[in-house]
Amino acid sequence: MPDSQIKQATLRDVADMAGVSYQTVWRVVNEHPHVAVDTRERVLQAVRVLDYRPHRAAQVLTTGRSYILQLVIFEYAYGDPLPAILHWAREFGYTMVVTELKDATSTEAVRATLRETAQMIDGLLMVMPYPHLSYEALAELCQGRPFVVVNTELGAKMPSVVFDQRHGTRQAVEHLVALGHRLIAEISGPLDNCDAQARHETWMSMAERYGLDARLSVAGDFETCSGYGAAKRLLGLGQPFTAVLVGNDLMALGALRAFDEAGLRVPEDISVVGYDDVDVAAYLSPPLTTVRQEFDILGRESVEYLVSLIEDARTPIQQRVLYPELIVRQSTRSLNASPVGV
Amino acid sequence: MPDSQIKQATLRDVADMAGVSYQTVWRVVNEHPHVAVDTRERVLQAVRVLDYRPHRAAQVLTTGRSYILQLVIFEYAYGDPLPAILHWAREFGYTMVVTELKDATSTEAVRATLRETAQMIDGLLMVMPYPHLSYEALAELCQGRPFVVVNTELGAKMPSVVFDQRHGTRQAVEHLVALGHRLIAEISGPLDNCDAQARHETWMSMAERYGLDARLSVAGDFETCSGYGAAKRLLGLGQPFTAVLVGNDLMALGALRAFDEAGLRVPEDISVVGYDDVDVAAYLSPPLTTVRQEFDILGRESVEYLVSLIEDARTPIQQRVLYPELIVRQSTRSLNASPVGV
DNA sequence: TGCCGCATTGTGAGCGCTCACATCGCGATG
DNA sequence: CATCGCGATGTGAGCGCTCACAATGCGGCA
Repeated sequence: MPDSQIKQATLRDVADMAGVSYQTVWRVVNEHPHVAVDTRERVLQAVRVLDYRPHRAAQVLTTGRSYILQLVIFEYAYGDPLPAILHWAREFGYTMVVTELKDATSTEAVRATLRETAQMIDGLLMVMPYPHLSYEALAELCQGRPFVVVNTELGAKMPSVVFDQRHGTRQAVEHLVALGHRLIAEISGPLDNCDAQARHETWMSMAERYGLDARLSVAGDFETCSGYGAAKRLLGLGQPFTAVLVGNDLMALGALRAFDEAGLRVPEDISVVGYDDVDVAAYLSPPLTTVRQEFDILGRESVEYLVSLIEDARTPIQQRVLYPELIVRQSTRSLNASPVGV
Repeated sequence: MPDSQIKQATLRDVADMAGVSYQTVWRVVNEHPHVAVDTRERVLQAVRVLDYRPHRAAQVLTTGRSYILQLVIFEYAYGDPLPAILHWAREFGYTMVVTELKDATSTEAVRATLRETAQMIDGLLMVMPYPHLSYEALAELCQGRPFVVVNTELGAKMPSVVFDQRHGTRQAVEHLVALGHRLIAEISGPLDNCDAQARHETWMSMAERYGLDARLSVAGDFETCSGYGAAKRLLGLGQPFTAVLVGNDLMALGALRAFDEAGLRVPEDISVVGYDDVDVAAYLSPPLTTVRQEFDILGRESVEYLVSLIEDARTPIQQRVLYPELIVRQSTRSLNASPVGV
């Protein structure tokens, strides 16, 4: 490892080389008017030769703008929107700092994390499905820096971009009902998670509307293995059911495994609907009927909104709502087998 | 959105409040000796009241140290080591900037990306399974900043942390051979990827050792759907085989689907071995025999090594090699069915 | 009593960039 | 010909922190 950093050229180095003042160089670099054509040429030449580029830290110090955003990811919400967010941040000219936050429930832990990078960043993107912090609390934690919450409660009065979980779940239940299912079970996600909560509540209200048994519900934690365990518990209840609505695809995958072990076929014996449409969903056996969330669009909207909050003070506080879409594959089928269970 | 950032207290604000010079405050904050006990107390009191914290950008400007690392992720290598790297970076007191790089083959694109953050970061972690850049080329691109390459060729003479793909593949093939398989096919990853390449080469040399047919090999691109397609192609070859070695778990999942559609049972008709041991592997039907790579350890070693390169100039250039482990589940079984194919 | 040493505290310069303002020169105008 | 306007360029201060060095004060020792 060459242990000496290569010394970067500064504004003054360029100025010396071009035989002008550093201010003139600054004007050229920042494309300000009132620079003679030949002067500009000489300066640009020097910039090229010295491979000059402005020192970001110095710019931050003087302007207060860093063109760095921070993505704070809370447990469980991992992974999915990240690639899209990285992509779009770059697209909008921002660098992304990514922070994982295990203990999302401790306000002090959040505060400590945000403090570390506080003066370095222009805004925050919080993937925070735990609706335990009010707008005011978040604003205080973010110390007045703009922020956008990704995936929080529908109707939360804060800058946010969300999927309408109700819409997705409604489609899924109606799909099952249209196929003739009336004994529909649910494997929900962790109910302190607002997505899981919204999906669960919608399922309950749909259950009421269609006269389904709303007690046929167990909770997992969104991980594959919890879906496996939840399906086992569901089977152990001794209640008959012909379809299962699962809180996300990973748990659905675990549930498929549990049904397989129990000698139950999907979709012949049980129809299964997932949520998310993760990459592998289409290649499970059987390919999973699920609710697709377009994370790329979520990512783009989130970054775009945050950037406009940063760059234009008139940007209003709003919630941008995206609508998921039911993708019907082969894990659901019209009811023709007898119910399993007792 | 409150549009005025909350003005941060500076060293001077604290100094004024405590009635000392900014230098004294600096000494207290940076825990230097030679400060009278009562002075220190007054200063700390003021620090607390004003919620002072040093301005990172100013520190970067004066010290040249930012305590920010950059993670550069090239296509395909997505996802897996990221959580561990984020976790350990934080653990070591560093903030992580994450950059995705689509076009890894263009040196100019890499250079442009690295330029953006060049003066802001202390070192780079490159998850770069394309061994197209020499140590010298990388050092030049990184402009003398320390870097560690995660997951490159075994034996590459550069600061790096890698899994021994040969070891993993050897275990997998020997497992199949021990079960009696001699007609073993391969679905490899994309061969410009050094992991895929190493696994493929090892498979070929193992094929030679055990007298297997090394032509029974098709390539995918590590994505689920390509595993599905590759398995179809394999079946279309008309050559009998009793086991498949797959380049990663996602493709194995796709292959399982293809076999299912072709009416072939796993493991009764075909044994399948994956690679990676992703979370869902244990819950597929059947649970997948695979080679586990401990990404958490990879992440920790990478960050730890990079940090020591940054903080201790005497740290030698080395390659840290980790060994993957075969996890036997139910997708492989002793040969007792007749070969499929023609 | 004078001087040294050391603990304690303060000063000044500078990192590289930004920005308000000052200066200079030249052609146009009354 | 004095004056104005404005294009082109330069100066100075300051962002907040770091660090080398200077200054102050007090006890101890010859």
